Amino acid sequence: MVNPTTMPEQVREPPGSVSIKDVARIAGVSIATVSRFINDPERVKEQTRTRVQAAIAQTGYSPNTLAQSFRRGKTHLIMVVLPSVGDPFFTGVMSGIRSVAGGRGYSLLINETQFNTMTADEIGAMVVSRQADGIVLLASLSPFGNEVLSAHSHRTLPIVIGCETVSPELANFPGVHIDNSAAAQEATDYLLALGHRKIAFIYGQQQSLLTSDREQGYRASMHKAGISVRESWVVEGKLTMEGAIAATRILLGHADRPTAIFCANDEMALGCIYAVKSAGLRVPEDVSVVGFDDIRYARICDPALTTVYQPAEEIGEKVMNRLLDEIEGGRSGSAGAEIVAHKLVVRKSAAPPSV
Amino acid sequence: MVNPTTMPEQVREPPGSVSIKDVARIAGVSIATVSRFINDPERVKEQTRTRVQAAIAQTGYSPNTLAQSFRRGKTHLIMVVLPSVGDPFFTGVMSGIRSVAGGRGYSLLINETQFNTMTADEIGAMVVSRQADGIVLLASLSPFGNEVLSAHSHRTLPIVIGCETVSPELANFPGVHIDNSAAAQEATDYLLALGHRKIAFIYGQQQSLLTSDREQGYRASMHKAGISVRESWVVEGKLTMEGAIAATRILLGHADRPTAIFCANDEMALGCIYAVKSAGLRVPEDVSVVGFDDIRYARICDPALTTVYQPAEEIGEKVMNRLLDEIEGGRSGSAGAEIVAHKLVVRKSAAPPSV
DNA sequence: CAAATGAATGTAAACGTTTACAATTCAGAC
DNA sequence: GTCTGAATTGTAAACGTTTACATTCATTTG
Repeated sequence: MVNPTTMPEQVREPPGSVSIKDVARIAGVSIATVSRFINDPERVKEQTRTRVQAAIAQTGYSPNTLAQSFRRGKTHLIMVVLPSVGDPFFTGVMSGIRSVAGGRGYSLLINETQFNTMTADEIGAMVVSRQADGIVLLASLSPFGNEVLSAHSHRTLPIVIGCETVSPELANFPGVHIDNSAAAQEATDYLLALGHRKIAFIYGQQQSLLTSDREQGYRASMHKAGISVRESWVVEGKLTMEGAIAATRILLGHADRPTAIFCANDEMALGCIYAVKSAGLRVPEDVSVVGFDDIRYARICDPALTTVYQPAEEIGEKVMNRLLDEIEGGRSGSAGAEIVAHKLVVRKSAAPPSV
Repeated sequence: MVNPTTMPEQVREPPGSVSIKDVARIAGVSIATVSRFINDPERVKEQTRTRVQAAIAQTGYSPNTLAQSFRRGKTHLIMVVLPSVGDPFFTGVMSGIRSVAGGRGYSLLINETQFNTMTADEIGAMVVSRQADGIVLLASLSPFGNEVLSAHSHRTLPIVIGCETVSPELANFPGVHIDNSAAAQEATDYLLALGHRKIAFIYGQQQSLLTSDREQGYRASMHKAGISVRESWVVEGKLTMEGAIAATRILLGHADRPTAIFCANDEMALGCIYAVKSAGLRVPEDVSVVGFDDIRYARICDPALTTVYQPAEEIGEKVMNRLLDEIEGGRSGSAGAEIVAHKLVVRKSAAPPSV
């Protein structure tokens, strides 16, 4: 429904090519007034407001975000670093992160590390190029990265670590995670209580602090039970399904094969179950499998996976709140890691050994 | 190993607080020279080069990315819009996207729509706030969004659509995807060839063009076979596992239940298989299930899922190459959708009906 | 009515780069 | 030594905002 008035043609410039100056000229005010209108409309007189409003509508003006961020030194963007888009575990964490970020006026950028642990340089680059106001780190740090973090990053660009544990010397770095070691211990205790003695462990990556914490919990539990861990039962699964399938085949190849396999995450547990079944064995009758994370597929896999639940959404929320508090509340960032509660979720993939 | 020289203390400023001016002053050159050193070192004399280099090292200077982007009007950032981080389907697509983006000097920003179809306003905001040089759209558009896209977006901010099909009137919008309709038809044909007649379909969302294409393929196949589709056999699964579980329960509740269920994606197929099993029925003996996408879990689920393979990585690569060609090659963006090859992957979740 | 107040607006500098243009230096040719 | 041209460097404007400060204007107060 075009209205055939005698008004001058409203040739809307392509967005981006019209600046605050054009609006000011058309509205017959100074650019300062337009700026004020945009940032706090109450501060301009009713009458002017409508003129500016009209000019904006006519030109299709929208402020250049780049210029704004540059001038203000603030982007209202938070960078979230995670190993891989496509990892179901992060669905929940991201949901928590996103909800508080949105609520507090921030947008999210997501950056994948593709399973590479982050290097010092990579973190340095982010720290220094102020493309974001803060960083949420959900990915592993290389041991070297830690130095950088402690040395200079935290002073300049707010960072909070989620899920991942951190090397001891960084113990009071801001972070939110479960007690991975205790949780792994609990899971192992559960297998022991079922009567297992030959319990294997598939860890993630050599350098990953996260899964080494879990490994440590496994070892502690075994030790407490007076069982010495055979080193051939501790295998790398690379945090991937394929890695875990290969690892499981190795484990099942042993003359004296384990009766239970504890995987450092669910992704690997899924692969592990598959490998056990393809070897013609049954889960849990022949081999029990326990995972870690409680991703959404854990519930529907067959048999349903016994695993450790992490309050992913809660972690996301807490991480983001801490980060934004630090960003907005000046230098007063709270230190130290906050531990949230985990929970062993008993389903069907683990049972007493049949022997 | 600190070297106790008599050199002046190297008090490195916190990064971000030191600008090109400081470097210039210390090196005894003009800021233009420093700028040139950064962007094209060959253009400054050997001797000056070392002085500037030293000054940069001493101050720990790193250019302010915000200022650079602002000045150059280019961010070297590509925004990727996808429905949800944590969706395994995007692992492959992102991998393709990332590899070509990285190779051509661009970084990625990822933005989730959380299953909301994108509205006109949201796209408009991205188009206008030049925080990225281009957009890869892997998420659904609302029908309304389409208008905006065609009307003004494409002219100003390069956009390429991946995976998703697009409404007919936008047929020549740049995009890369498989022929969803043909693929769905093929999958349905396969079920028909197995002898199924009562084939149900679980679609994604009402508005989603992607799954309505697949639905159309399903209907076409049924029609061709002379079977009229019972409307009660076409159910919404919301693209989620939970949605599909609920949908499947409805389907199985019918007096005359289907012997096969075709799901518009694997995520739903996984939920569907779970629901069939929990109802005490067997897959594929009692109910065949076919999915779509061939996510990595399709291979390891039990029974292994028969599904349609999409060349995810290839799609990612092609999308990104087209986008960057458009960004860099001026206005010469190629038009129209490029169709890539799909493939029906026959595994174990579909078999002839037992009746 | 003058002065004082406060609201509304305008002026201009600043943010950290890049880059067109001008200026300088340098090497070689005469 | 002068001239030429190329190589190198410097000067200063520009990008689109925000914001401290100055100015104007209308209103109230004495």
